[in-house]
Amino acid sequence: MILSRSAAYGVRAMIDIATVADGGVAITREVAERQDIPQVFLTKIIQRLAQAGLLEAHRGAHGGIRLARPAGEITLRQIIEVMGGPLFMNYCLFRPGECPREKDCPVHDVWLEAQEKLLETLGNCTLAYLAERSKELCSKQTNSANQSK
Amino acid sequence: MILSRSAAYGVRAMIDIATVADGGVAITREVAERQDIPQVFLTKIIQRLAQAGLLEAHRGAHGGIRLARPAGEITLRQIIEVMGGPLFMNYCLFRPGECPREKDCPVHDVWLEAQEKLLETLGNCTLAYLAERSKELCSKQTNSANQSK
DNA sequence: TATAATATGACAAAGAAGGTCTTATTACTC
DNA sequence: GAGTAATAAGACCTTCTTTGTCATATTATA
Repeated sequence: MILSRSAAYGVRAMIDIATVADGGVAITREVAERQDIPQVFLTKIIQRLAQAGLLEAHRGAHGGIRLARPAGEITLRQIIEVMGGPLFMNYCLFRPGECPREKDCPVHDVWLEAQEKLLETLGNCTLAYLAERSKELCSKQTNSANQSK
Repeated sequence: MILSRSAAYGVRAMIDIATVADGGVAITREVAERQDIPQVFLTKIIQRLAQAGLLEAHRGAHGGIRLARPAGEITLRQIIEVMGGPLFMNYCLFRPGECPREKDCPVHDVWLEAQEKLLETLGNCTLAYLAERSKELCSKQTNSANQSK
C-alpha cells in the first residue's frame, strides 16, 4: 500500500472540512464521527496538518479547525507529504549520493520518472476540486433517492 | 519509500543476470557479490522470482539461475509485483467493496488514476531495455576512463 | 562419494504503523 | 474566578512487516 492509513485519514479529514465547514470551523470529534476515524488518532493527524500550515486550530469553547488557506491552494500532494506519504520511489531518490551505483544505475532514471509522474498527478489535484466533486456525488445520490420514490 | 528493499534488490539482481549472464546461467553468490546484496537474503528473493516464473533455477554442480523468458518480455512491473511491490495506491483499490464510501468518494478516481499511471510506467520498462542501458553506461564509463589517461 | 549449487523452514532483531491514555493548555461564558 | 469546551503534547503499547540469519535438506554433476 503506497498510502499509509494516516495519509488516507488525513486526506479524508481535509475533504470533510473543506466540504462540510466550507470556509468555516469544524470540530475534530464531528469529523471523526462522519469519517469513521478513531477520534484520538485523528487529533494527532490534525496536529500534524496544523503544524504544517494546512489547518488552523483554535482552542477553547467555540474553537475548532479550519483550512489555513483557500481550498484551491491545497493539493493532495501537500497533504500526503505532510502525513509522511509516498514521496520517494526508492532509497536512492530519498538520499541522493548514498547509493554508490547512482551514476551507472540503469533504473535510476525510471524510478525518477515514475516518482515525478506520481507527484504531478497528486500535485494537480486540489482540495477545491475534491470538495466540489464531493458535493456533486452527494447531490446525485439524493437525486436518485428522490427518483426512486 | 514505495519500493521495499527486497523489490529493489530483486530488480537489481534481475538486471545483473540479464546483463552479465546474457542468456546464460548466473550464480547467486556472484550476483550477491556484484550487487552488494546479503547472499542468503538474495537466495530468498531469487526463490520468489523463480516461483513466479521469472527465473529458472538449477541445483547441483554447474547449476545456477537464468531468465525464464526473453529479457524483452520481463518488465519492472512484473518484478516489483512478484516482490510484493507497490501495486496499490490505497486500501480501497486493494480490496474493492470493503470501503463503505467507495461510491461517494471524491478521491477514489484520483487514486486509481495515479496507480494506473505508475503501473504503466513500470510496465513499459523491460529488462532488455535496462540491460542495454546498463551496457551503455558501462562503456561510457570505460571510455571516459580511457580519455582521462 | 564428494562437491557445488539451490530449497526450505524456523527464528530473531529492529522498526514502523496504528492506536490509547493521561495530562496540559487555551479560550470562552456565566 | 469557576466551569466547560475545545485542541496540544507526550508517553506508551501492541501488532505487523521487513530484513535478515542459521541450520538443514535436496538435487545434480563429476
